Parts: sequence; structure tokens; C-alpha cells
Amino acid sequence: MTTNSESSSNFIKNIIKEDLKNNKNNGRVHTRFPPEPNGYLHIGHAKSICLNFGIAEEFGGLCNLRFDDTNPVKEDVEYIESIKEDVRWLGFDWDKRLFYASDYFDKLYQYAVELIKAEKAYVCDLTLEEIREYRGTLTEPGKESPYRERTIEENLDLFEKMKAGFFADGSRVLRAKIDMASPNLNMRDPVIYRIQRGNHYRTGDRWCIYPMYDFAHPLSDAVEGVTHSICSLEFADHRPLYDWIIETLNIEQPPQQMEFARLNLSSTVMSKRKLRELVDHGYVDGWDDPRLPTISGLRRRGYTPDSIRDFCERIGVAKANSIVNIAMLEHCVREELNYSVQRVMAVLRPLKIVIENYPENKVEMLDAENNPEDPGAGLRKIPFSRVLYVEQGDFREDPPKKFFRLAPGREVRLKHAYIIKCERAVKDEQTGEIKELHCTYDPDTRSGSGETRKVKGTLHWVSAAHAVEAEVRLYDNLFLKENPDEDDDFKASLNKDSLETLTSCMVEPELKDPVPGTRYQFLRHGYFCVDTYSGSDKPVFNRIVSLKDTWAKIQKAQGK
RNA sequence: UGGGGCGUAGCCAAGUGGUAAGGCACCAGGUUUUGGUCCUGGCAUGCGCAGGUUCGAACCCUGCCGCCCCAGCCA
Repeated sequence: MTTNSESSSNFIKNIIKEDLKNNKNNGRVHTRFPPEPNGYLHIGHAKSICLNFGIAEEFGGLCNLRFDDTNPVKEDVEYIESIKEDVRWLGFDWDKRLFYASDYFDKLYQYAVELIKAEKAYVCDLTLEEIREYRGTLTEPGKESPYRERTIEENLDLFEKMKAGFFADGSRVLRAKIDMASPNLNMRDPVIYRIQRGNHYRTGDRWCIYPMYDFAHPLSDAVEGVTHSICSLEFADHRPLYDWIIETLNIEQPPQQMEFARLNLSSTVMSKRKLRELVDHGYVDGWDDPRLPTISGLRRRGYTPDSIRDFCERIGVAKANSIVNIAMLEHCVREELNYSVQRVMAVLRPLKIVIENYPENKVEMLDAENNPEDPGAGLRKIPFSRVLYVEQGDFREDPPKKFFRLAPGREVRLKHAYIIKCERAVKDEQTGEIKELHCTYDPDTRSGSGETRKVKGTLHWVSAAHAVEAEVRLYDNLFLKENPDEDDDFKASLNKDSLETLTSCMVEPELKDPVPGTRYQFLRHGYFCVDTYSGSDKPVFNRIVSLKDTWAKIQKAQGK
């Protein structure tokens, strides 16, 4: 497998090792992956999933899947199944530990009551705008709410009534009583419960008050026995509040929040908001568009779970914001697919060639190795005949330096077949367009015959009479800019050519009725995956990633 | 201009006082019936900058500079 058996170190693992050494939490390691069911998972989530489940695996602990569903207006069942499917597809198992923050609403309510009784929370009647004003600014302290000193009894009564639906949405909130002068805005009497009518996708209309993240999260962790609560950097400012909740409520075995930098990938966007915009406005064809960094997009594109996990392992975990180059991800799939996937010949832009000295009706079945990296993959038979297709780009009438392919008078080998020589190009008299090539073959050079004559280039090809017509979709970066977020409108650098659809490709008969999801290497092109929606009439292949292309580099260096 | 976090090669990232791991990318060469793979070698006299402590500093101290996050009844 691609994944290194020995994973690299990072600051989170180091802390956990230290905790284990000190027998903190009685040697338990328990993490959780806590998505909000309000969107599809992307590769940034994969990093978190690999981290959380990976740590549990490595240290003999457990990892829960918990839906952080405390906001009824944003969440939907639609996302639950897709998230579960994605986590499973990545290869992780939460066993019986599938949880929902919404399952804790009763407990959470009790904890809130407890806070009130300890005079650590109060019902506040300030409006949203007033709360904002009272909060102060980054440089000035806030003011205490006039409702801050209500009695326990009054607070209990009001909170009860909030729950019972006596008050309008937004008219009152429950706030933690902490410190309006704190330099950390999160500690300036944060709202921990708000009134919000609306149908929660799981609890329906049972509740009209909902806990805020800052209140629900530490307590959900506590309820589940989580020891290490790993989240992204922007929550670092919330840690004092997280700890305050845990301490104030006297939670034993307090979970510990730790923050890491989330993943950014070059030439794409990662925020749910932006991905949603691309989907909703038709810039892409849905959440599983193969150009998207969503898990479902990558899956449809043909990426493997192993390659994504390998990627997450290689990029490491740290606290520095960074943008990982997408070349890293591409490397990971190539590495896996190179030794695991069958080779096949596919001509994407066909150019007809006629082998003049090859008998009219003869067909030879030639041996072709399925995977040179894996002799156990065996051989298959491919038909060779007088009329073939080769790649248009493999012929140049006036070849540049270092061009090792077909040109008038030049010889090349046809992979698994014969050495052929280009005798002449037939052009359209009107347009000058090259219609076909006339070649001759050397009967003594059949592959495997022991012939050792060397030629500079080897081309893939397909027998015209036996070829299967196919559609091939070539994907390129969705954005032209390494960091689309730099622009005022991230869409400014959208790549208009991120999808190129080729509808007249000719592939070998092996690919007649391919099973969706099957991956192949198209010789000299790259790795391709049969599209999820590929029909039987004409197979559709998605390019996962191209092969590395030295010739392209040479051309670039030559200035084309 | 308050608070929190971060600066190690083009991109990631180890390293936590003993003289800069690893990967990607890139460059050069070898092998090759995929211009793929594979193999070999190269790629930071340097760790944001400037001082200081020390026999010795990316690691400790001081002062600067730069970037990110925070004023949702979102998560």
C-alpha cells in the first residue's frame, strides 16, 4: 500500500504521547469528527477525518462520528447520508458511535439550568443590536447588560418560559456570566441559548430554543467521554470559553481542545459557502462534479480512498496557515494507480493510418501486458489490422527537435505490435488538413519476436475496425489562480477550460462495456475512471490525472 | 491601535541547545516497446529581521517586521 506504515509526527500526536505517558484520562484516547450537516464534505474535512480517526487507531482509542446539529435553519437530513457515506468510503468506522448533538438537547438544557443556579448564566432581554453594542470593540471593553443581575429564580422562570415558547424568536437569550471587559470577545457574556422556531430535521418542533456551538460542543465532548477535541485554528479564541464551560460545570476528566490549521489546496476553493455558490449557480454540475474538491467529486473523478489518506498523511498537521500544492494530491493517486491499475490503449484525437503493406482482411491478435508493474496482472489480446488510429499529436509534418514520433519518413514502434514507417500524409486539398497517414510496417519487428531493433518512439494505437467509440472528459484546475480567495470575487479566476469533453475517442475493444468506477491507465495519457453515469451506448471516462509529461516540458522550454 | 495564532527551500513539513529529516516540485544522468514507472545524484553555510546569552542557538532572552483569526442570537 501507499500509506507508510510508520506515520510522521506532529504536535498533536506529541501532546497525546505526553498525556499517555502521564496517564492522563487513565490512558484513554477518544476523539471525534463533528461535522455540521449543512453541506458536503471536502478534502479539508478528509484531513480532519484522517487526523481524528487516525489518532484513535494509532493510540488504541476510539473516534466518534458526531453531527453538530444545533442550528435547525441550516441543517438537513440530505447531508447526513452523504457525510456518513464519505467517511465510510475514506475507510473509517465509527462502529456504534454515531451521535448527534441534538440527542443531548435535554442534557444540555439541564446543564444550562445548573449554570443559572450557580449564578453563572442569565436571561438577557437586550436586542441583537444592543448586545452587539454592549459587547464593545476589539480595543474597548464591553458594558454589562442591565439584565445581568437577575435573581436565580427569575432566570430559572424566564429560561423555562423561553423553552416553553412564551417569547418571540430573538427576543431573549441565555448568556453565560463571565467578563464584559475580557480582551477576548468570546468571554464577554457569550450567548449560549437562543430562541429559534423552525423545524429541526431531527427534533422537529420539540424545541424552540437551541444551544450555541460554544455551549453544546464542550458538553457534547464531555458526554461522549472525548479526551482530545481537535478543531481548526479559528476556534483557538474559543478555548477559554470551552474550558470555562467545562470547569464551571465541574466536568470530571475534562476534554482538551487543540487546534490545527485546516487544509487549503492550490487552484481550488474549500469553503462551504463558495462550493455551494459554484454548485447553485451552475459553474459546476453538482456537488459531485469531478472538478470539485468535495469527497464525492474526488470519488467520481476516480481518486481512491487510499490516495487521499496518503495525501493527508504527507501534508502533515501544524498550526501554520498554508496552501498545499495540488501536485501533491496528484502525485498520491499516480503512485497508487501506477502499480494497481490496468493499462489500456485509447486514442483521444484519432488520426487514421493505413498500413499499405499489411493484408487487407488480416487481423492478428497480439499479446499486451496488463500492467508492467505487476506481472501477475497477466496479458490480454488486442487486434491489429490494416487500418488503425493513432493520436493526431503523434504526427508532425515538420517535426521539431527531439520529436520522437511520426513524421514523413520516420519510424516508430506501435506498442505491442510492429515498427512502422510513415510514407506520406494525405491532406484535404481544400483545407490542407491531414486526413490520414500511409505507412508501411516491418513484419520482422513484431513485439515479443526477439527483434531488437530500436526506434526512438513508441505510440499507442487502436484497430479502426475493432475500436469502441467513447467519450472522454479531460479535467483541468477549476481555478487559474493558485489562491482564488485573493480576488474580491473568487470566481474571477475560474478556469473556463476546466472541462474539455472529447466525444469521438477510439478505445480498444476491452473497454466496450466498462463498469462505472473502474480505473484504467490510458497508455501515454493518464489515469481514467469510468464515470458514475456512464451508459452502455457509449462509455464515458473521466481523467483522474494525467501521466507526467516530459515532452510537454520540452515543448514549453522550446517555446512551443 | 485589544486578544489569540503563525513565520524553516518554489510548496508542505520534522526539529524543542550539539551544528538543518522527509515528501512534492524542479534540475542532471541511467534503465525503459508508456517522453510513464524505476534507479542515481543535485537542490537552505541557512531557519522572518536585528541584537543578546552560550564553548555552541532554528531552538533560550530582548526588540522589531510580516501574515492569519476574533466584535453571529453560525459552526
